[in-house]
Amino acid sequence: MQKYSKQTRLLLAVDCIIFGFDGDALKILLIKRGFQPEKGNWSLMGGFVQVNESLDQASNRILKQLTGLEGVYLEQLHTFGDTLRDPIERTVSTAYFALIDIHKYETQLSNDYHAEWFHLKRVPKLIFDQQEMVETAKRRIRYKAALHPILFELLPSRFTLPQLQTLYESVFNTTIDKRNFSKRVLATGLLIKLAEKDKAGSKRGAYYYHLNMKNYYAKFQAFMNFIPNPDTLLL
Amino acid sequence: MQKYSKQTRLLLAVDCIIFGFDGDALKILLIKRGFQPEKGNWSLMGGFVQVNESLDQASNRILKQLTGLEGVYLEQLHTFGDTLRDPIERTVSTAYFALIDIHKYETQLSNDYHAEWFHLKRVPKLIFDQQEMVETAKRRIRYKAALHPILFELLPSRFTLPQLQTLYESVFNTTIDKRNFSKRVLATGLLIKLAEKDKAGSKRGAYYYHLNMKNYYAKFQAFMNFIPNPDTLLL
DNA sequence: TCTATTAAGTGTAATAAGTACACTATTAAA
DNA sequence: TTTAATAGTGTACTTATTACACTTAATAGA
Repeated sequence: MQKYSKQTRLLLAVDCIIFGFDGDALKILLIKRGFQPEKGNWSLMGGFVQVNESLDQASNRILKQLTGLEGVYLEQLHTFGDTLRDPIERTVSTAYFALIDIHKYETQLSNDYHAEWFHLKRVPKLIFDQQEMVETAKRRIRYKAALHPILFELLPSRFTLPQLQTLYESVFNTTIDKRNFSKRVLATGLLIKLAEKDKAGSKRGAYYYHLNMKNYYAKFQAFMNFIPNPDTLLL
Repeated sequence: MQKYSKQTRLLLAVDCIIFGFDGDALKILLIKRGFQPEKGNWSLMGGFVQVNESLDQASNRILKQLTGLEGVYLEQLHTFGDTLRDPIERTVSTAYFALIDIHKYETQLSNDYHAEWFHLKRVPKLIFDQQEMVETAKRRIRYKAALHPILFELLPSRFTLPQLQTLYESVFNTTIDKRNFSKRVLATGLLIKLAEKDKAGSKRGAYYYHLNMKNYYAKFQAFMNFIPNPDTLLL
């Protein structure tokens, strides 16, 4: 059969909001845009969707291009389709957000893009409507992390309870009583305690844990709500 | 400046999953597709995104075209971008879901499309990947309704507690104790009791309520969780 | 080797939220 | 006036959440 005639075809892009956790705060990875318009300005990593790849394939390609990583947590966020969002030509962009273990990120790859990690509270001015994409992604990661154990994706495979608690406190911008925190986290049955300790953070050392993957997948949908005040839930 | 050269432009469509509640069960509105391919088969209402309209505008246009309704609850669901989802030509489609008061829906408008309401458990075979779109929308409406008071969008502005309870029971496919239900719903402060009763459903009649809009907007983000078993949460 | 320092680890009581459960009230129709 | 059908309401129990402080382990430095 023929193609659909009389319809306008548009450019379709994907943009990736890449989150990492440095042990202290949530960060996102930005690049210096390499072509016009807005060449040299801070931007999300993105690219045009090719004719022979799906959106998921395009976002995975772009994530790998920047970080060298494959098989990481990557979820479609929202599609931004305002007519004037790109001043050059009508371009619709599907934003994805990724959660990566910041230590697996390969610096040498992204040197080509002059990539840098930015603290979420110190994100520079971004091109087009990417500021809005980042805000949407921040709301989404909080929302989802309040209900599902996605934040483990930001940690190495072995982590300590204090590390995990710092991560939750950082994402929800709050403090949590450590007795209540460990009680609830351990009650999920998602964590397995290891014999070894992490001695980096303290003299005494904190026990390493890793995920019980079976329970992790089984309980992914029903986790817990850590947010002290549900009014902070947005979107 | 020039356009982006060397990039392939694609067709972009929107498809609408339109939910209604007939007092007994959740339903979705489908049309008989009017053009090839798949002409005459059951389909979601959709259309191509025009060059001078945003995605939100396109979905509102398509919703109005079928139902005559404007200003109703319409939310972007997901963008479906598999390369072969449309056999004629690569088309990426952004799905939206709408929640409408089924009684406001104008039948005469949609007669052109031979539209019909289908019970969610009796949805016919749909074209392309629209079955997946509907499944995604079903999961999303449950997920969101468990946390936010969106189901009021499916009811007329005046409704009774038994009607509201039937709606929740229908969406979550469960039964709820009516004492506990009314306790929780009324505790939200979202409902205002009216003097008048609905005599249609019973001899005694049930009091009408309507939304306290101020509290509705204020508490939209923090509502309640009606789902008896959170394991049923999907997405 | 003794002491000081630092973060890790642990339990209980009080409060709040959620769940289970059954009878009375109202009204229309027979 | 009796019957039938749905609306409306309260309490006891269980579970979940919150608030809160001391001890332990291990290293570093005296």
